[in-house]
Amino acid sequence: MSDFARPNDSSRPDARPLYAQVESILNGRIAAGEWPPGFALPSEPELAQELGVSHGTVRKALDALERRHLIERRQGKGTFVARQTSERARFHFLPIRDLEGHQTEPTAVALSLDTVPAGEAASQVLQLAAGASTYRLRRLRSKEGTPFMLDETTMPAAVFPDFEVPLNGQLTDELYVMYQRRYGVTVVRSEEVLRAEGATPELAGILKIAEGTPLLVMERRTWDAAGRIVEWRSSWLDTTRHRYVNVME
Amino acid sequence: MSDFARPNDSSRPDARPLYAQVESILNGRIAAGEWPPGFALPSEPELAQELGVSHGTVRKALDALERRHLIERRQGKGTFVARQTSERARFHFLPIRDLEGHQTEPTAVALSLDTVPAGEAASQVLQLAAGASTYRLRRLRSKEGTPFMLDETTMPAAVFPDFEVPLNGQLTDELYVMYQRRYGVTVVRSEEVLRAEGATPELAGILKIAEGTPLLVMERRTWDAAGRIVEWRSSWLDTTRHRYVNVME
DNA sequence: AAGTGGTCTAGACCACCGT
DNA sequence: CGGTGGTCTAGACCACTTT
Repeated sequence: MSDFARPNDSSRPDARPLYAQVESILNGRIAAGEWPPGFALPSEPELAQELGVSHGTVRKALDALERRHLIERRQGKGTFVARQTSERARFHFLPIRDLEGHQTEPTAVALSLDTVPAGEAASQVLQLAAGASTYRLRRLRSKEGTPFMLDETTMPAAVFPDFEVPLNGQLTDELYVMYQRRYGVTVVRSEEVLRAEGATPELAGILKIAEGTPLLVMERRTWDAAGRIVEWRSSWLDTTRHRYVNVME
Repeated sequence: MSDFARPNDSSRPDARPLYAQVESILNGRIAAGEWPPGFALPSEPELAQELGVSHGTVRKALDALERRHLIERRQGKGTFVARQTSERARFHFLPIRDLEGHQTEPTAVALSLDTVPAGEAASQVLQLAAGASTYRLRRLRSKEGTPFMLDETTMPAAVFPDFEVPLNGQLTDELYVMYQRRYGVTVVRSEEVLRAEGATPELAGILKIAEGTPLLVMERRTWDAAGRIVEWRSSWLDTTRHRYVNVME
């Protein structure tokens, strides 16, 4: 099958480069779950033949998918659909460090999980119909018995049907690992908006700090490999013992 | 000149791939100022011949330099050493947005510029000998007459000799644009550590807010293309009308 | 028309992994 | 040893810009 729109094909003059089309095709197979996490892709020569393009073009597409962390390549073994690792979920998508700059290994406890109809804000952020069903999960992270961060995550029920999580016990898996393992949803992007705000009485009680203590408030939207917004999250961080780290390059 | 360490050269078995060596060579010429901002690089065939490698290898090295924003390529015209644009300085390296998410176009005023010997903290962060001379610049950014962010930047005098800036007038150029235009220092990376903190009396006075108002405090280190740390900066942001935005992917 | 960067191909060889 | 990904080359052709 080599029915690509060649860039030099006069009948479709605006076609994207071949390698970009190949990237989209492979991205689609991964996002659709056709190739699940851990799956071994066909070898590069096989892909080249199947798609009717050269080895070099396949490699250029795979290079891009690798940069986006959708695949992993192991020399001598093959190319695999990337699994959402706890490492990446916790360190890349949760840029919170302790005062020494080390990645913190907190305990996370689920406080509550509710099914709620999407309000105006949630339906707009998550691009849902008003009143669509969502889950709302509240988690509290602690370090050495001291709570330091609360978050409240809202997820469309349509994306995560029958979502469940043990309450009031320590959570073993990161949320993004669950998304992928249980629902085949691979997180590829988060956009976070930060501000400083004093602790409300409720937050002060949960985080065991004085009312009005300055907190770092984060509001996050998260996209999956298919380009859908799959969660909306607010977090409140007590920055007396922790920091938020951002690298720009 | 093709005296590279080939990966398959038995005398230097641990050599890096050719394209990585080419990238380092070109990066070095840019970082050393041999090829200044705006300079037109030799064409790809010329580079390939000069370095004794193939077109494809040169292109792979240039691809990497382009991703790092060190060069810009214009089809039909050539490849140029990237100028630090006000755009990039203000939007990429200053991820502050207004409440609508738009990049804000603030006015910046220099409050003070002092020459100070590096204290313990500064000399450690900037990797300087204790007591080495540094400049300390304080700037205040405002939007529609209302101040919202103060920053205090410390720079090694050895990197920026005779640094000058007009005081108490509006600054026309971003700092990173000055670094490059006046000193050939190209900023490629910043690492920022964030926390929330209440406004001190001094900050409250400068930002015209109530004492104790929660502020977003940023501490930044910045690297240039040669791998040197070229500044240390602390910033205090009033988040009532502005936000800090971070994209993870 | 000539020169630039951008795409695509075909093929050789290397490095690594398993049998 | 054969199969995998990784590197490197040589060359053709396209798209864009300037002369």
